[in-house]
Amino acid sequence: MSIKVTLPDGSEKHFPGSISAYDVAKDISPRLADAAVCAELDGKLYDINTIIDHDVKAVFHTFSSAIGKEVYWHSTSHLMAQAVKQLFPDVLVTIGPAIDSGFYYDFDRDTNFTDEELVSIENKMKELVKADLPYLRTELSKQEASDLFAKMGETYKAELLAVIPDGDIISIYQQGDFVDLCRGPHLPSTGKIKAFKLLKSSGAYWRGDEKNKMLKRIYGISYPSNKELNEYLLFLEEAKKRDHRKIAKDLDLFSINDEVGPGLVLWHPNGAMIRHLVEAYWKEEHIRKGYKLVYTPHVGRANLWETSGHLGFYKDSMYAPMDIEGQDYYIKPMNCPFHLSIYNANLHSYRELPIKLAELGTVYRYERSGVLHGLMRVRGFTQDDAHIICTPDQLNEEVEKLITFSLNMLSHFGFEKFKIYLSTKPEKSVGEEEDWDKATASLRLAMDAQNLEYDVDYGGGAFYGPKIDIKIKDALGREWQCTTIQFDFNLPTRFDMTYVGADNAPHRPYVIHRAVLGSIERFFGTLIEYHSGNLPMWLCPTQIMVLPITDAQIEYANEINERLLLLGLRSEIDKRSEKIGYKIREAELKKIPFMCIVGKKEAENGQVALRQHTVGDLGVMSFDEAVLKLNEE
RNA sequence: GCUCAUGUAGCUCAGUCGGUAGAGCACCUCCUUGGUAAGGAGGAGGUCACCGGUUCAAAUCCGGUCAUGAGCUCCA
Repeated sequence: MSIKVTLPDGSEKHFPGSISAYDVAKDISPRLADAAVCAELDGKLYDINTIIDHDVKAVFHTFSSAIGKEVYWHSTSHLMAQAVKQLFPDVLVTIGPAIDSGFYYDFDRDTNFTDEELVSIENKMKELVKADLPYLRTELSKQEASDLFAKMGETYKAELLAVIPDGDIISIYQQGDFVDLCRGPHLPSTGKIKAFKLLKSSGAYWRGDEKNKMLKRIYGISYPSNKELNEYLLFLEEAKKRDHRKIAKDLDLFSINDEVGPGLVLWHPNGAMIRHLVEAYWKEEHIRKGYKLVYTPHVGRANLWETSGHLGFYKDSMYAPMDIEGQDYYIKPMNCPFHLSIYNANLHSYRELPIKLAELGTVYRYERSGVLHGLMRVRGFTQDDAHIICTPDQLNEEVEKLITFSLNMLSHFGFEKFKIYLSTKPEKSVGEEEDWDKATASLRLAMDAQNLEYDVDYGGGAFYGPKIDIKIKDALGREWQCTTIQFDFNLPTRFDMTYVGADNAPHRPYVIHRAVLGSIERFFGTLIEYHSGNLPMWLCPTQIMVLPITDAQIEYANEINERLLLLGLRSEIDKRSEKIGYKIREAELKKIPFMCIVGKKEAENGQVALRQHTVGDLGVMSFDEAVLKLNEE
């Protein structure tokens, strides 16, 4: 019986009889066989030593593919669990999957793993790699598996088995003395794992539920070569350097003070200037697109929050009310009720729609203490909020405009890579099915019209409407939400919003709730990390530092500084009696884009020596030439 | 909120076995006036996060609180 194997490029390989996937790979190239971590046969993943006994389509995965990495990391997590069990036999194993970068394994143990223990686990892993133990797959019935893990005392595994349907075939993998319940596939043997590092240990709830026991998790990463591992570790180091909390300290941008309160941001002059520039640009662009700016209070009466429904569904994130003359007032967690109240203050005709009300609205939300993180997660923040009130007919056009507007604005700040998510109707929701369909369709339509790639989060929408989220990635590869475009089927009814239609009858408008930057605080943090603190010229609090070489040039330097200021450039002068090298060093460390260095020669000839941050000396030139160069940025 | 770790000068960090506080940078004063990433000398600066306990004696040991960090959980 001959076997036909079809490869991804359409080519076919014929073999006289049953053959292992490994041998097929070897037939293609010995290097592929060596590098292959698993085989995908007719769309299903198998161990590389699986025997092929019928015609199949085969794809071989190496570490370079996402699937390859997953298998590689998953096998490493088993290797780690084996080492842990050998060193600490009383520890119970739970689960240990691959993640976006690396893997983890959760153990039930009373104490946390110390750094020293991580090192000894690593050393044990090295021994097991040297032993080159094969990962052996065995299939058995659920009952057999239950008996096996019960005998081993691995109660968590038994719990996992309990939710698997009775008839299913269970697979276990064994390498050396270590057995784990696992779907697979795995590497052929531990010897394939060339370079690894255990990164950190922390707590994690069993099955991610905080009602359950806190387990001890170890995170790790592995690569087929030391070179790749070291590159990754270097990347982590570099990422640390760009952390917005560190850069903000160096550049004196903001602080969060224990006495003021956690999650509450103090914007220092440098940070405040950048924020001002961001906000000024934001306002200008919104006005240009037909938005109307509004301002609303920071607190509102309980009635308002009853009407909006926030006291019903958002109370956990709101702060306790304050009593004003016997009435409860709440500090706002959102701006919507105010914006909609502005709409309701007047009667509106269909001719006026869409109405777009925009505000940089500062809101306060309760966040659990453990989740606060620099500017990324705070308790008081400013949303670049707007509500678009439109007729159903205007929906498509408005959504399309919004997406273009958002992407343009984000790219103006230098961001290039986005991840877009569409979230659809959750189980519990308000609004008519028909409206949901229509709104969801218009979101899809708007993205398809621009050929945007997006992931769909089925059932991930808010209960009051579907949404589009645009996220940008920070230095550590984490995604942060910026733009959010959300339909609201809830508030128009709650606030009894209407407009007078062409038929002279009242109609219910659609409301789109949207933020482009999301939170100014978070956006600012992401902006800092993305640019490593080297902001584009237009966002720098100080754009030019004028540096006299000796005190004799202070007068001339003053003159240059004044002229730059008059041109609208944010210039400063460093008059201290320090050496020029010292003043340059400081300006470089403060990441100021340009320096105007003036000594005796420049003063005599009415020139300046221009120096650019990270680039270096640009040479001596006339003042006008220098201004020309500054304006190029 | 949970697990673990951490909290010493404005910043980065030392501080041994429990014996009364240290460095570098920054800051102030003086000297130096220089040509593209740190010139020199001197000075000031601390309720060792906070509260309590043990002790003749606590930055150090113990307990609690607060905050920060890495995760978990949750979200802009």
